[in-house]
Amino acid sequence: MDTPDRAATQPAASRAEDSPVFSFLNNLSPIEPLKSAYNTSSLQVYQSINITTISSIFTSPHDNVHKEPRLPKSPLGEISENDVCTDGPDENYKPSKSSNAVRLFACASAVAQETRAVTCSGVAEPPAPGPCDLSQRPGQFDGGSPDHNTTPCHGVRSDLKQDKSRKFEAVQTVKNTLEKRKCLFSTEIQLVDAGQRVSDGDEVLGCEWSDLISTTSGELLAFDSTMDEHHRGVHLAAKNAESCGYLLSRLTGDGNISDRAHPSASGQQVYYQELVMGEDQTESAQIFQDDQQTISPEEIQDNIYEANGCVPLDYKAESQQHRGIRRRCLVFEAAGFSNSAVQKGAVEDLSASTRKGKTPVQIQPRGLRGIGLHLNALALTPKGKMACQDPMASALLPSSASEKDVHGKLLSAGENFTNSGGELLEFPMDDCSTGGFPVNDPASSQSVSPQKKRRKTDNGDDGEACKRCSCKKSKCLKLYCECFAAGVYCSEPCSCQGCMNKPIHEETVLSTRKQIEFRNPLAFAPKVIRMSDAGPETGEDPNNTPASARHKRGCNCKKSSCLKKYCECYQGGVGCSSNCRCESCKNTFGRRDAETELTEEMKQEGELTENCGKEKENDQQKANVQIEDHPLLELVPITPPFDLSSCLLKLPNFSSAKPPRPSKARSGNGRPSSSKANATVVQSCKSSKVAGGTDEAMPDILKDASSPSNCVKTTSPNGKRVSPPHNALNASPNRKGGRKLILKSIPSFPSLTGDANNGSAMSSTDGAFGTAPLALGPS
DNA sequence: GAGTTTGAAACT
DNA sequence: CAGTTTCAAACTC
Repeated sequence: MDTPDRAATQPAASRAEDSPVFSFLNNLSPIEPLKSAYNTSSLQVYQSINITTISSIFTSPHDNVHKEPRLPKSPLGEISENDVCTDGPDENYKPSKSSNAVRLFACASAVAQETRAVTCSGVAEPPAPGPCDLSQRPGQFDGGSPDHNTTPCHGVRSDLKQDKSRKFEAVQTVKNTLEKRKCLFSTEIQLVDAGQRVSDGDEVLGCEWSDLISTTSGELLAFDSTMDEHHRGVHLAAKNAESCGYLLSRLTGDGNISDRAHPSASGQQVYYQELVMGEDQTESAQIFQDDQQTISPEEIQDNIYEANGCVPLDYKAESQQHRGIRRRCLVFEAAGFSNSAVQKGAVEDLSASTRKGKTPVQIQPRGLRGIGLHLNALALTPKGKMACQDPMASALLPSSASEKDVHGKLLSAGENFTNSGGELLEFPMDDCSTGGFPVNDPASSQSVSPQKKRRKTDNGDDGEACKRCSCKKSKCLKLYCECFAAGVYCSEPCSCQGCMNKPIHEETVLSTRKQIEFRNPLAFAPKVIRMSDAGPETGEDPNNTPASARHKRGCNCKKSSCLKKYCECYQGGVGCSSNCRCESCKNTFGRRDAETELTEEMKQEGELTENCGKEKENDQQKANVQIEDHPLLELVPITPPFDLSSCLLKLPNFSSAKPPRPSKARSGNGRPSSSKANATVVQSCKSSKVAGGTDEAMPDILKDASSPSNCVKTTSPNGKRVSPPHNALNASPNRKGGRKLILKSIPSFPSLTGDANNGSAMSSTDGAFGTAPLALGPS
């Protein structure tokens, strides 16, 4: 470069200060310092440039790239993503990214000029061509991690710097984590932002990347020297978190910048937090240390990979150091959370409560990872999954939320959800993880942390509770993916390939989520409406609606008769609703109301009456049997279909007095009289549409059901069926038993707060947790 | 464990 | 908006 020469020349020039040449040199002089620094080492240069450390940022993009390909999911046996994903596009990303990173680095170093410094420093200056080979080669970047990289970069750019100062505060990380979660799932964030920024991105990217890289490496080193380990660890963790989180936050648009600083942390860290929270905060520190050692290889690797990926080739020699740092970061992240946990608590009462609840359980690093967040309960799966979810759901209901509830809140993913209840929607943690968690049973939970690890596995063993996705082509970024649909990151139990649903790819996940939500606001709403939702009596419905949304959507079963898990309604342990478009519905949990059916029934009644009685009995028996079989039911009294519950709520008498008959009767076979009565009742209760008068009495939920749109702005998917509420009947299958169960659950509904205790109690109890299925309510 | 069925999600 | 395709879970063997 010219600078060296200049350096040499300058002295001479200085001597001849007067000479015009000297003046010229002077002008140039400013560059020299940089140059010198640059020469010493690229790292130093970066430091000198000193963009605030934004290691996280740097990491995130890289992470994405490397991570997928390289990252082994879990030491436990998860296959490394690379292995799995080999076919995935991810692989391609790696090289490109790395190259990109390298490029960036190179550019940064090479350029190391004013412009760069300026751009990096925070202003999003259009990168000069120089820095930006990148800009010139947008393709590469994109190729690496198409969406992620670009968006993140944007976010990173200016904000990161600002955040740096803040990073120092570990506490903030905690807040960030919370926000992150919100961010992660928040639908509010709009892709548009990302898109817009993206446009800027290419150029920016180049700069940012360089910045990131430089900062990362520099900071990491710097931290080591300057900060004590603990602090350092936190700091680093924060950075990491920030990288992703920040971007995410940006996307989401929530969170203050300060908060945003740590967003990434929230995403990834969330898991940690939960774990941590589970334990005492005080303990957390120790735990973290332990964690460092114990931390699951996956996480470590992930982090490492990120670091590696980020690190320029030149730096690779130092990579080891970075790795070490990274590890710490990971550990510390967790620790940071733990520390921050307190603050979090401040931030969210819920979080605090949850912690306590969790405290009993020891968290181990692995457990953390495994714990994925199920933002949405995997509600659907009746089996273990349901149970897991449910717990969360239960928690959601009561404001009083037990500790569990708190967790749930913490977990709450989407803002939408939060909105829904007024309270955050809680998303069950991973089926396994969460289920296992603190909530499960304190006693068991208390079991050593190792158990936690087991939990996942155990759950899986237990049943499919922990079972996760096995996506191959969707990269776990579509609703096809249970994990993604549930708002949870894929974890060990998953057997997915090319998974992008990981904290590392937080950005991508969020952006994808946004897109999907944009298309269908209710896409991530719980499939099944929870009791709590039913609770609407309180009138909260409007907010909750989202949850019910899916259910509202209803199934479209044709061959399964709504008697198999193919049917979402059945899977959720809920009766079909008017929104359902199913054919030959035999949902034992309740039939879709369908005015049409009613009409049909009306017609058929005469004929069927006789048969109906028999059939009904059969159906009931059948339903009962099925119900018994149904995992959810078994575990816990199922929450009646929201409709039903609502009806019950409104019409306690009805429930108590007459057990609703099995829905079947209604469906076609219907028993005439009873079916009619039920139908009428249902209508009254459920569909305001049918009976306007009923509206008053009708629980909000019902209303919601009728108008899903209320809660969610989204278009009403429901639209399809107008048919009145049939569900009320639905509950019937169990009828008596069902009602009883419902009644139990119901209590909780009525008073979100007061009942919460009930719910919490349930949740708190192991069984409760397991039973969580109640959660059905998840919806 | 592999293959088929099923229905939701995504796409056109 | 409807029809078709794609996808992964559920199911069967």
